[in-house]
Amino acid sequence: MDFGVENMLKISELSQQTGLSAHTLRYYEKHGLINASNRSEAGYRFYTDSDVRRVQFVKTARNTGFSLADIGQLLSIRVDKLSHSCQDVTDITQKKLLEVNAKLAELQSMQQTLELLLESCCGGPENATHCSIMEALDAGLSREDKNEARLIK
Amino acid sequence: MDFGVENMLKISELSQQTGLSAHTLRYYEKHGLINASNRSEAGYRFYTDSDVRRVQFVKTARNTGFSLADIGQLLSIRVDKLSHSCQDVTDITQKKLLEVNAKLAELQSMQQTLELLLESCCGGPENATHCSIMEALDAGLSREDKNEARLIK
DNA sequence: ATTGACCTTAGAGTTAGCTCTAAGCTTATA
DNA sequence: TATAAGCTTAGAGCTAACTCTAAGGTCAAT
Repeated sequence: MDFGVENMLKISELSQQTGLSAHTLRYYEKHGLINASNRSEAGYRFYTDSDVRRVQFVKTARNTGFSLADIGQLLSIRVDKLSHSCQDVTDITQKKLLEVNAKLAELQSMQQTLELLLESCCGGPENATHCSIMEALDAGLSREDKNEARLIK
Repeated sequence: MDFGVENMLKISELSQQTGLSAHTLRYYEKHGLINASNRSEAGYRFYTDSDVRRVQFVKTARNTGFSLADIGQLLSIRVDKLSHSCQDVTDITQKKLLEVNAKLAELQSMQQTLELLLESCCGGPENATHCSIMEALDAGLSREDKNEARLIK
C-alpha cells in the first residue's frame, strides 16, 4: 500500500497544477479542507492523485462562490456520499444562491442609481456649483427611496 | 458667530437622526469624513445643521456604493464646488459604476452556475453517490469554462 | 563543502468598514 | 450627593480569505 514517492507531487508542483499558491494550499490545510496523504521523513508534503482531485474540487467550488465553510461541508459529503442525501447538497447550494441573489439585488440597485446619476449630469468642465450628482446626493437621492433613514427635520 | 449650544446635537442625537451609530460617526471622523463644528468645554462633540447635512450626504453616498475613500473625494468637491468640475464628479461616479458592473458580472456568472447545478440535481432524500452537483464540481463544471485552470493530467 | 532553491512552522499583516472595550470624565436626575 | 447615563480616548477585535515574513531545515548540484 506504500509506493515510495513516485508519481506524487510536492507542494510547488501541486501549486503549478492547480494555480493555487503554496501559501494558499497550506492555508486550506490549516483550515481542514485539504491534506497531503504523505509526508517525507523531513516533513515535506507529498500529494497523491486523489489529493489533487480534492484540491481541484475545492477550487471549482471556490470559483462557484462557495465559502470555505461551505466547501468544508461539501467535502464531508464528498468523502461519505452514502451518509448524505442529494438534499444535503441542494440545501447548501440553495443557501448560496439566496446569498448571491441578495447581493445581486443590492448591486443592481446601486447600478441603477449610478446610471441615473450619470445621466443627470453633464460631466463637462464647468464648475460643480450646480452639479446634479452633488445635488442628488445632498437631497438623499430624491427622498422617496431609503427605508430606515429619518428625514433631516 | 457663536450661539451657545442651542439647536446643536450631541453625538447620540446625531446618531438617532442619521441611523449611524455613535461609534461609526467617530470612526468617520477619525477617517476625515466628518467633524463636529463645536466641542463643549469638556470635549463633547456638538453638531450643527450643516454637520448633519454633511453626514446625510455621507450616508447617501455610502448607500449608493461609494467607498469611504470615494466619499472623501466627493466631500472635498462638495466644500469647494468652484474649484471642481462636473467631470471630476462623473469620473468618480463612472469608476464606481465600472466596479459595480464587474462585481455584477461575477455574481451573475455564479448565479447561473448555481441555478444550473440546482436544476441538474433531484434534491431528494436518496444518498449522494450519484449526485449531479457533486459530479459537476468534481468534473470542474464540465470543463470548458474556466480560464487559468490547468486540467488534471 | 557550499551554494541556492525549496521546504517547514508559527505567526503577523492586509483590506474595508465597522464594532466593541476599557478606563476615566461629565452631566442630568433623584 | 450619589448614581446612572452618556461622553471622551486609544486601541483591540471582527470577518474572510488570503499573503507574507522570519527563522530554520533539506536537497540537488557543483
